[in-house]
Amino acid sequence: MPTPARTSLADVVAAARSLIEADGLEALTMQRVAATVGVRAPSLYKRVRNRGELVRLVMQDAARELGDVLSAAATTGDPRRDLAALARAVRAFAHAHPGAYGLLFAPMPDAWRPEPAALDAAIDPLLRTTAALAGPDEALEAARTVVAWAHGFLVMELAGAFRLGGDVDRAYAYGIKRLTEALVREPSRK
Amino acid sequence: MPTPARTSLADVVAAARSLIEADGLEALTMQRVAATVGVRAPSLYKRVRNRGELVRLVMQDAARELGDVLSAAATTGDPRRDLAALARAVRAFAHAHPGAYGLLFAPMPDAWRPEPAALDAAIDPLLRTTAALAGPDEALEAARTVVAWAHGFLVMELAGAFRLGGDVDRAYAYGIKRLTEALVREPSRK
DNA sequence: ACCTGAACACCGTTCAAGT
DNA sequence: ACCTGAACACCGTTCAAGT
Repeated sequence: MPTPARTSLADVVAAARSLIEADGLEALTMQRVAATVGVRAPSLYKRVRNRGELVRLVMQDAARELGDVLSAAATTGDPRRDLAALARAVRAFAHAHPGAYGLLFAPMPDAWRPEPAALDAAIDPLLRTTAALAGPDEALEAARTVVAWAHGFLVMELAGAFRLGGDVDRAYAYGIKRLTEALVREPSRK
Repeated sequence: MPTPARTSLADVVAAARSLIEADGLEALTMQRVAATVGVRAPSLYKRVRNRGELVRLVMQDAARELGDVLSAAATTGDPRRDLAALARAVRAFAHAHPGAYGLLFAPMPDAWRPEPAALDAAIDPLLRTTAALAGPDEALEAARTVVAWAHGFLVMELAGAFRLGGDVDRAYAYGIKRLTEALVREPSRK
């Protein structure tokens, strides 16, 4: 006689994400997730193969949400303004969801990496903006340069690496400005 | 009656680091470290307060080693050449010790962050080079821009984020070149 | 002074048994 | 079809007892 489901995959992922956000990745335990959704730990294995898959699902959830944010941020059609808007949007996302953001390119056991497509989709608006800025031939390299800078900056900021003096906001704005200048395809360059 | 020490803090840290390098942070367990150095797990607490402190010691060990590598890399006195050499040196270090490198700015429970001084020392050669490149007023912002770019690039590379096509070496060289151009203080800028 | 086994609370995961 | 308690192997950590 079937018993009705007492939770759902979406509930489980949301519970896992809130645990990560509150206390970091090591706080995401099967037992705590189970308690949060009102079930015992073994039942989670009806929704998820193992803890690793659950971490990956949280990662993908965050990547999808970041993609939505970025798509909504690049709207002016002016690549310089769009690039600055994208950079500010990803930083706002990282500040709002530091736990989830810190997962995005975290060192992971090879087994449970996210589908590459998940992150690629999130980054797509940035790829289009840098293509407009640097030209199609260098679009990929330019996008990787910008993504690497922004991600490195945010990882370091979240890790507290900038605690010693200086104005972090100013350093971020400086990076945006200089990178934008650097990527613009000059009409004539020796 | 005192018994002679059967291991040492240096041994313990080295064992921990080799476990991380081989199988990632979650493979660093007190029991495995103990087995590696030929002792039982409770004995480790004579050398180290807890697992967190051991992780921090591995991090600091890696930071010190990276500092040595960077100090040896910036030698020409030409800031453009030195910056390129520093960027190549940090990438070589990350490839040689991906586990240790991945720890450097990893999201950590606030309790056991490294002493800020440890990482600052490692980055000092880069700060001096960017100061020469961008001028003293913007040295800090310039250094943060370069460190953020390099670190973000390497984190993403190690996480396998660049698996889909493109020439990763070329993207790194592109980043070095464009960042160098971007940071140079133009004699006259509107 | 260092090392150990035993103990405790907690993990992830499997599985037979319940409904 | 989903949920559960019991079980297993593993964790980090403490502590009294050994030398």
